[in-house]
Amino acid sequence: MTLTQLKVFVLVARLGSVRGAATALGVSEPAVSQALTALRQSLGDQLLSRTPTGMELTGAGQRVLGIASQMVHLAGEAEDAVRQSHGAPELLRVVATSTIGHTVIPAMLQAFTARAGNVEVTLGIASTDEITALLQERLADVAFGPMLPSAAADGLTTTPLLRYRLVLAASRGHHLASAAAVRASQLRDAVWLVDPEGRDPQADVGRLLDRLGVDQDRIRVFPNQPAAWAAAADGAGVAPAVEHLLQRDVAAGQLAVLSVAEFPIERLWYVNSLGGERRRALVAKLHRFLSTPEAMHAMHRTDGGVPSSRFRPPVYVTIWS
Amino acid sequence: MTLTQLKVFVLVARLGSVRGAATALGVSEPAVSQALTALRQSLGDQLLSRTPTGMELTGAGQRVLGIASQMVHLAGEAEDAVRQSHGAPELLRVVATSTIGHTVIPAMLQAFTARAGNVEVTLGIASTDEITALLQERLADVAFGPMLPSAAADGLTTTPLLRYRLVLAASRGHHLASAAAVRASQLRDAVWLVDPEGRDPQADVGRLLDRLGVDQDRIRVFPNQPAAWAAAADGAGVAPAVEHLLQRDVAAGQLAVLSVAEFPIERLWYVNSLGGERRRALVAKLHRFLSTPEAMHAMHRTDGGVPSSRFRPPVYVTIWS
DNA sequence: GGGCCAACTAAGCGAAGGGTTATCGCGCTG
DNA sequence: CAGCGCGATAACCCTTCGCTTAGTTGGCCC
Repeated sequence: MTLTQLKVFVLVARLGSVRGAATALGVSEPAVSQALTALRQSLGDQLLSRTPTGMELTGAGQRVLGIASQMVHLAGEAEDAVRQSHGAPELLRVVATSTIGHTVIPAMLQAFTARAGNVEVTLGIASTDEITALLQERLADVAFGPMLPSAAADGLTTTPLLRYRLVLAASRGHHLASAAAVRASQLRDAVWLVDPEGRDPQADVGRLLDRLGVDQDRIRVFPNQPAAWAAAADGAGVAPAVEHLLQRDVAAGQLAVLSVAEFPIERLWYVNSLGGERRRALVAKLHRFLSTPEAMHAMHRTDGGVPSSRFRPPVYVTIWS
Repeated sequence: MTLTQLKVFVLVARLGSVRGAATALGVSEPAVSQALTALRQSLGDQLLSRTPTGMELTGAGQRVLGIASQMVHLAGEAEDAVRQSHGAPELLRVVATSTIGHTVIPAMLQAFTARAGNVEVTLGIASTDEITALLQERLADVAFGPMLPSAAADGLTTTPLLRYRLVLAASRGHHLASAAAVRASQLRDAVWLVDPEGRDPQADVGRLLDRLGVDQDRIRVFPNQPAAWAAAADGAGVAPAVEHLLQRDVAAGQLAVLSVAEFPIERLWYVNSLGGERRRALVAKLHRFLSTPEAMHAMHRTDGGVPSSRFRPPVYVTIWS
């Protein structure tokens, strides 16, 4: 599998014709045809098959096309990256788990870049085990999330960032809302409305669900916490929530905080990065910034909006072996 | 630039040592060193520089590392894809614009897969101009979003899907909430709280902002509409909203719908796909499903949760030339 | 300065990659 | 059936990749 082979494949798929691709590339038609057969051999699939009306993608071909197309694109990006890096701002690559990454982190990073000047920040969303790997492989500089289990063993430095309290919310009409003390068995049988962290067995919410023994069928996952709360307000179930982010909805009477024995659960969010020698100067700068009142203020704002000109949606990161 | 070169680069960066990478790969050390120099030449940057403590990434190196790492990963994915495609479910690749893609589409697709059986669906979020390209390049099978300007010219088939009404919401205490008729100039000076579609000049909300002449500084972008509404409930500004999705918040008294001359704006969401011959059977099946009461019902649910076992966060898609 | 360790460079070699022209196979169409 | 269009294949060539061994450079430490 070669990048040029992939490039050819993408072009043929797009144009639906080998000949067309050949003329587009300015080469002879067998050149294209051979590149294609080479790719076919190395992947072990036909990818494209002849039909009277043109070339048609096989099932595998459809899947590979998306991947190949990304790879071709990334090859271009790599060159751009180098070109733009000369005299470009320093790069800070941040990852975070879902809850914190959608709420307090964007605003904080916004404040940081505004103050640090000439810095470019990227933010990715990942699960906790992915985060460890990303840090170790130097694909990320700083990570925000729960305590990483093997941080010390992996050569990572962990410092507490922010205390938060995890509560359970439900609509005021929900049958558990009026209970003076909700029992564990009632929790196990409830429908749980969670953000992606609920599926992360290392994250606080995921661990909680594990501990309670909640069945997978009773868990419904939403793209973000506010969406889960909205469903909870409809009476669809119970939603774990970060207390200070939930305040408004409670005040408005849409949601009630359940009284459960172990709640509110007090937890901390942490900052993780490579330790000692291997830490970059910019990371140290961010660490210093995090202890300023300005950073604290940004993180306690309950909205997550950032000015239009800087906005890029967070990227979901998937990790590889 | 070669895939093996990239693989070597990633490994060296991760291990911080050429020798280490060489032994890890089971080759001689010059082999690694040369792969690195070749990559350096083709990209025109040092990427990694020697330091007493190991190899250190240059600025460009940092940027390229992330890209290279993805490419290496994708190469593996391509092979997996082929392996798993034999006897695998059919693949339906869906893209949508932000608003609809986070709300009505996931639930609808959920219902579709449940009924169609043996089908795998992927959902991506993209802007309108990206969507056209994705369809044409066969990287997506169906797209949901606003009317595509040049659909017919591009050989795409467009059919109306769902009527919706765009309203403007703000907190009840907002100074525009009590106005009997909000004037255009007042709208221009308001702070706008939007989801990513607000930055898409082809989408309904983006076009609206253009038309009103709202300054970029007055636009704040949130990852999704509910987050923007939450900020609006705080009195941070006005938020465009899809009426039927907003109902609950209005009923709860958190938000008020502003009375503005041109509002509510009636619009349609459309389904787009390649037309005629080039349309896949599975796409036709989806089209038929869309006209069933079941699909309509799924799209009118106001929550966006999907069962845990199936959940994958939507992927943000970026298009390339 | 003399080791020493690590990365880099040089020279050489087999195997792909990527290109060409010429030829074959196969499904349409007149 | 002949002709045509288009993709696959064959035979051949040159370049590059990726690997080896052998030698060079450069910083660190005793």
